[in-house]
Order: sequence, then C-alpha cells, then structure tokens
Amino acid sequence: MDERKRRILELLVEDYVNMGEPVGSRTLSRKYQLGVSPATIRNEMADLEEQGYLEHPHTSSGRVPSDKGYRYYVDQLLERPGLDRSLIEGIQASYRAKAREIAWLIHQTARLVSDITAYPTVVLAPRGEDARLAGLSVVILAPALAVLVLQTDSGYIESRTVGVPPELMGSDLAAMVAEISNTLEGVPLRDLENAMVKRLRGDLWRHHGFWLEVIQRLASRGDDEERVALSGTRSMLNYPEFRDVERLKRVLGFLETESEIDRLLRTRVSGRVEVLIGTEVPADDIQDCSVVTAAYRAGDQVVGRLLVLGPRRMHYGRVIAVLEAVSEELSRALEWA
Amino acid sequence: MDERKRRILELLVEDYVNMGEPVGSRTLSRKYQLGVSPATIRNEMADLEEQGYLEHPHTSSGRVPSDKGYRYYVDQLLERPGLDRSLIEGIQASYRAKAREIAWLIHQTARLVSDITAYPTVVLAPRGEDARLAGLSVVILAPALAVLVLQTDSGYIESRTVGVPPELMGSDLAAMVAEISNTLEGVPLRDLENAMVKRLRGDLWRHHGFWLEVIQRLASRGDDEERVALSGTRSMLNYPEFRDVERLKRVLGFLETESEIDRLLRTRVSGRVEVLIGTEVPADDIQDCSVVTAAYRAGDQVVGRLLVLGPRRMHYGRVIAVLEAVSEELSRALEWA
DNA sequence: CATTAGCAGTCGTGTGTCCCGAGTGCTAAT
DNA sequence: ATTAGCACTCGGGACACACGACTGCTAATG
Repeated sequence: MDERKRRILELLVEDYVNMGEPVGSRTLSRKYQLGVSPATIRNEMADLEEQGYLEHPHTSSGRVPSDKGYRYYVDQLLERPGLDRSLIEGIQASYRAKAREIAWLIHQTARLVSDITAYPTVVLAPRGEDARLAGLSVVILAPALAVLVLQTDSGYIESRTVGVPPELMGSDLAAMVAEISNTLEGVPLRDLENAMVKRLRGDLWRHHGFWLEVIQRLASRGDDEERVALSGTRSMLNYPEFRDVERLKRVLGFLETESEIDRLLRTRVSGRVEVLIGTEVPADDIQDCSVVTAAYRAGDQVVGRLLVLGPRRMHYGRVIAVLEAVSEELSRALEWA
Repeated sequence: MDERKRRILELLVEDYVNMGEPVGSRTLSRKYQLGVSPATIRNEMADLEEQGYLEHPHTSSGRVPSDKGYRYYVDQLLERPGLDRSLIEGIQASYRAKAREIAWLIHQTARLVSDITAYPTVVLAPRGEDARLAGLSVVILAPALAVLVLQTDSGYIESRTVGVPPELMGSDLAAMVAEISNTLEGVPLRDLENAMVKRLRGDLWRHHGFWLEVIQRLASRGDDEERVALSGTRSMLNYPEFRDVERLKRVLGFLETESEIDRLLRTRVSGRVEVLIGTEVPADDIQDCSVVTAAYRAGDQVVGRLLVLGPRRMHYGRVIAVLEAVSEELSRALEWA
C-alpha cells in the first residue's frame, strides 16, 4: 500500500463521510487536486477494491469504503482533530454546576455528547456493586416528611424524599439514622439488606420494615430509568441512512433496551476509546452502524462506559476526540475529593 | 342529524381510528351489521360529507372524518371507556414510591402516560413563581461537600449537592443555613435574589456570592431540562401518519422546544381535559395532529399541564380517560400533606 | 513503464404509460 | 325510503424507456 493509495483511501473516506454518496474518480481528482487524471485514480481504486478496502454498490457508481477500509482509516490514517479551546471549556463548565448525583451526571453526559457530535448517545451509570456505605444522613422537613441522603465510599450520593410513617413521628429520627449509619458503615451496598436484618436492634428493629424499604430504594439506585441515559435520537433523522422507518425502529429499540446496551458495553474492558465498525458490532439489530465507546473511571477503576452510535459513515475523528475529552471530565467529576 | 347518521359517523370514526384507512360503504355495512345495504350508507355518507363531517381523499376512496367530524364525535358520541381496575392501581402505585422531587415527578408522569397511551407525551413542570420559601436545610457529608435541601410552602422539594468553598470550611454551616432559612422564610422564590442582597448580614454577607449562587440554582429549578419532560417519541414510528421523515422531524422539533409547548399550554386555562383537533391546534409545525391536554393542581390551584400528541386519528376516549386519572394522581402527589 | 485519453458498456433512477380494483354517484326498480 | 345495477373516477403498482454517472479496457503518449 503505497503513499498515493493511502492518500486516495483517506480522501475517499472523508468525502464519503461528508457527502454520503459514493465517490467517483472524477470527483476525487477534481475536488482535491491530486495532480493525476481520473483514469489513474480509477486504476488505484480498482486495486484498493481488490484488496478489500473499497466496495462497489453497483457497476456504474462510485466507490464506498468497506469495513476494512474504515478500519484502516481509523487505525492508520486518522489524525485526531484537536478540539476547540472553547468546546473543551464548555465541556468542563458543564460538569462544574453540580456533581455527585448519578442520575444527573449520566443524563448531562448523554446530552452533552449527543449535542456536540450530533449522534445518539447512551451513557451507562457507574457500576455500584462494589461501593460501600460511607454515611447516611437525614433532613427533617416536616413531622411526616424527610429527605434521606446516602453516600458511598466512592463518592456517589443519592437522596430520596420519604414520608415518615405515623408510628415514627414522635421519635428522634436523626438519632436513628445516625445509629443506622454507624452500624452499617463499610457494608457493600449489595449486602445492605442482609446486614440490616442481622444487625438492627431495638427500636430500629421494630421498624425495620420501613428502614429496609427506604434504604433499599436508596442503594439500588432504584428504577432502571436511572441506570442508563439516552439522548440525541432525533439527530438520526438527519442521516439518510436512517430514512427507513423500520430500520429506525430497530436501532431505537436497541438503544432503549438496557440489556442489549449492557451486553455490548460490559464486554468491552479496555479503558480506552474503542471503535466498532459495521459487522464488527456484535448485534443484529444495528447492522450497518458503527459504535464508538469510551470508559470512564472513578478513581483508578473503570466503572462505566458510554457509547455513540452512528451510520458506518461517521465522523470518527471528531467523535473519538470528544469521547476522550468527555470521559476524562466525567471521571474527574467522579473523583472522590 | 338523525340517529342513523350519528351511528354511521361513530362507526366510521372508530373504524378509521383503528384501521387507519379510509372507510368505504361496503366495509361499514359488512363489518358492523347495520342492517342496511351499502347503497343506503353511501347516501347517508354523502349527506354527512355535505354537512362537513366527512371528507373524501379522492373520488375513488372511502371516507375519512373531517375535523368537524372528530369534534362532533368527541363532544357528542364519545363515551369514556372505564379504565381497568389494574391499570388504575398501576397508576397509583407509580406515584407511591417517592414523591416530592419535581424532576422525578414530571419524568415519571411523562413516561407513564406515553407507556399507557402509546402516544408521545410532554409534561410541563409546575409553575413555581408563586411558591414561597418554607425552609432550607443542609446535610454535611464531608468537609468540602454538602447537600442543600430547599422546601417551598406548596410542598416542592429540591436538593443539590454543593461543594463548600475553602474559606467556609471551618465555619458552622448548619447554623448559617438555619439563619438564612429563618431570614428568608416566606419570601417568594422569584424574589429570593433581591431579598438576599437586602437582608443578609455579617458572616452571611461576607460569603453572599456563594450563597446567592447556590440558592439561585436551587430556586430556579436550574436548567431548562428539568422544566419539561418528554417521553414516548418512539411510538410515533408506529403510526403511518409519521412515516414521512420530514414530518417526524418537524413534530419532534416542536415537542422538544420548550417555548412552543409553553405557548400552547399556558394559553389553555381550564382545569379540565381539553381536546384540540387538527386545525384547532394553534401551531404550524404540527398540522394534521391532535392534542389532548390536562391540567394538574397543587392544592386547589392549577399549576401545570400535560399534553398527549397523536395523529388526528387518535384514540380520544382512552387518552382522555387516562389523562383524567393521571392528572388526578399527580395532583394528589403534589398535595401538601 | 507509469500515465492518460477515449470509448464502449453497465446499471440505478426518474419519467411516462397502462391497467387493475376499490369505491363512488346516479338511475331505475322495488 | 331502500336497494340493485352500472358507468365512471382515480390512486397505485407494473413495465418500459431514456438519461447520465461511472467504470473498465485499450491504445496512445512521454
């Protein structure tokens, strides 16, 4: 693969990514002043096709990159575009506002990435299984109303408003919560239920039904709706690849199915940004799509991932750069200061 | 308009709502055993068309209800279907979990309604302008980290995690918050900023920049993203009316634009469920759609609305029934106990 | 030997034509 | 008032055709 072939492949991929239509030899030579005639380019393209980097939708059309072509482009030719100074600052600023509430963080991240890249984005909430209880606090708002705040050793915070049952209304709620907090400190969240059954005593035990329910809801990060955030699906309508409504339905269905996303993301283990192109994506519902994923960390441990989905013809360079920046900021936001 | 005409109009609307295709005289007579021949029905339909209740997409097709036809159906013929016992219980259960956090409430409601009705749903957050500060509390999680909880007289609660600036780290945060809370109790949220500038004294004044920012963020219910919840857009793909991608884009754009939704909903003042059919909807982007809206209350005052959008051919009866039930439950959840 | 011009060949797409069938409106019979 | 019968209308699918974009090949060129 000589220099000129590489150059042609690069230009072809980029033109196709931008234009969305098969690229012909004439276009290529005229548009990018390659200094050679279309015929020469045709010869080169024939070679590239034979080697599997290009495809021919049909005889009388221009060429399109194959998965292998994209792969070569991403691995060998792509240079990461530097992001705008102002864009980076925007990303940083958007994490400054409030930080530790998981639901907010993942929604914010999904929205941010889908806004910047114009591709749909899914963010998986951080794994919380290994987290341990670091503290439990209560704010009493009214005789029958309180806010409980749970804090983990990895720095997550969850709060819930709870109604106080009548039989507890006279008692010293703050003291009870403090006692629970002391008793259970250091217990992994997933063992909380067991630990409570075993360790609660006295007054606490008498009301353990109430406490159990409240704390379970706090610890499990409740409803699935808070375990995954999806944003930017509307942008799909801008890509001719998704003009077909049936296809749109399949892809959207996939993105909204937590188990599928989970399966796809949990098997990626590396801490770096990864790119899956076309058939490399192990999911039947999203044929002819590409996926870029990144990990984020809490401390030095990878705790979650996010994913950007687009047509195979996607702006890999920009997406990769954005994901690197965002996952970096998200990790920083999760750092336990 | 005699009984038989009414019956024909009713059946035609319902068949068209279910099938989505213009209804012919033959279909009508065969499918619903009207006891008269297609020819008779044709005559009746011709009359109904002349009176403006029906339309003819083209000469050789069946009839379709006009806006006036739907309107007559909704006002005169529609009988509200009773909802399943189990469905009602499901609705009630979904509000039992946690209650007073606005963002959660409106998202939950949007999701609930769009799941039940299979139409996209928008919920506007309650107006908060008239609410007054009822209390402010703090939970200190770490030297530099605290959760602030704001409570209004109408029962809303908002909480935010905040980083405590270094210069405040030694001081008695709880006392400061209690003092602010006392000082500002009863102040309408929209005047908080002014009131703080005027009333803060001593230590509090010295750090008023910090307090101002924190409390403003609490009171303004922050980002727009929390002022409106949208759910169920994917269900649009199931209606042939939205097969056209351009149209889909327009309608989605409308639903995602808070100002448009606001304009549409704020002008509806009644506390009951209202139906807008086709051209009755005052918005150019959503031609050929219908909208059902309902109000919800906090106490005895209407504080917000929600909206279900569908093709003109929508299941008015069911949507109305669901909105009545849901807005009732939502109002109950907002009641200040 | 690499490059290029020229030309025949291929095939998707847009356009025009035709036919079918569903459904109507009208008229005359009941 | 209702119904049967029939001519008529019109949208949509099937088919054919021409256009044009692009290729692949061959032969000429430096």
